[in-house]
Amino acid sequence: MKVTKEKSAENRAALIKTAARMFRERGIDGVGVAEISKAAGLTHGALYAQFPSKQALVAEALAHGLARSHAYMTAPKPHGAPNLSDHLDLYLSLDQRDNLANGCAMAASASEIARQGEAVSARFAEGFEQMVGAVQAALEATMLRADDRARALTIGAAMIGGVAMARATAKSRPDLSDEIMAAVRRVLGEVGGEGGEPRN
Amino acid sequence: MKVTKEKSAENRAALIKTAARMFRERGIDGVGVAEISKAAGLTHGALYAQFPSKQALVAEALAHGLARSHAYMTAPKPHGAPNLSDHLDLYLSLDQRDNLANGCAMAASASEIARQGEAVSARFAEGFEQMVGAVQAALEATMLRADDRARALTIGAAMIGGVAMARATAKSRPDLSDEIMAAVRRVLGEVGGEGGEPRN
DNA sequence: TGTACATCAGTGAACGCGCGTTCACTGATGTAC
DNA sequence: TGTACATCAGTGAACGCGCGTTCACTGATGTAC
Repeated sequence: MKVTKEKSAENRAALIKTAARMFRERGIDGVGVAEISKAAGLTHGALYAQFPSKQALVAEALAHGLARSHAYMTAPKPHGAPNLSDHLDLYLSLDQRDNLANGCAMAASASEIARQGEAVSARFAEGFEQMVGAVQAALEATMLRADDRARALTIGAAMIGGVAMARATAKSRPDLSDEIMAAVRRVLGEVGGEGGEPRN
Repeated sequence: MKVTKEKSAENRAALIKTAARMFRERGIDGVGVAEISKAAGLTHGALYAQFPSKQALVAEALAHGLARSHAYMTAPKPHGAPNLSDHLDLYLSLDQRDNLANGCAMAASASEIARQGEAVSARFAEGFEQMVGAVQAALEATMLRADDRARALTIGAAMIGGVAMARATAKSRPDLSDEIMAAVRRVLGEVGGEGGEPRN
């Protein structure tokens, strides 16, 4: 049965949102189109009316998840725009590590993205650029350097790598997992100039 | 037909080696037991004579791949034990990024490991500790600090994260991918004290 | 505003295929005598 | 050293199941008059 344009748009949004959460939680290869559709209250046929393939849904779900994370990370703080400490505290938190379903899609799917198509890679690249841009903006508020961009790229990669390592070791070595989170949090703060004079 | 103990051990080794390569290349969920067995010159029944489950093979394959990488990374250099520059040059190389099949299993499977069982997590944790130990040894050869361990953990996470980010962006943004590799290589060198006086 | 009808989002059966795992069987190995 | 036989690594058919994708069909929506 046909459905109003509005309802159809709602269904599409539900598919994207549900897929994004499930992909983060169980991996891209770990969830099928039937299960996603059912969780969104539809059949898999409806999914194919909205998207030409699973791969297309993966790309949209990734973009959705990264936009969501970016908004969360760059939300203004009581003291104004978030500084590096704010970013590190939010990203390298136990909540982020232990909550796959609501966390950062880049950390959740980092190694799987390399095996997806170009469209998925492009969405990932946009998300990473946004994150690096936010880190660089925070760095520039504190200190001005010629290599802020390189420093921001490295801090971004280390944030994502740190969460991925902490997650990978959590099941067998919770002590090591905690240590990774704390070490990366502190050392990246130092790399970003934290511990010196705060910006004024 | 039964087979000599020696031949059986060879077959087991072939299964592990083949699985390790295929998992790195196409992901753990991306390769099935039938295909691994066939590539190793056996049937899937033989695989189940050697391992109780795919999960058990995943754990052994990961351990094999990480031992192989560790040997490669810590091989003595003309000037003696590898220093931080040697590690960074080897790990953050275009060869590592572009050659999934022969590269580091931690970078290849980082995000998938979090969804595997405890045995796989334990093998991963051992591999990461070895890598961090090698980095820490290199750091201590140059400078002695109270937080060398935290610094080594962060450098390790950033090396793996850097390669993962470079791979994820390579298909759509080769320029960004190259930039990530170069930036992480250089900034981690600085974090490890490179550019100051070389060790004597 | 009321009626006729084309559109198309969503349904559900079906496609071929590969998944991980089990199991009855085979036959060379390796041991016991 | 030679013979009898238990062991068990490896074979290949079969298990139930879920995968991504296609397609004939339904029926309310939304448009044309």
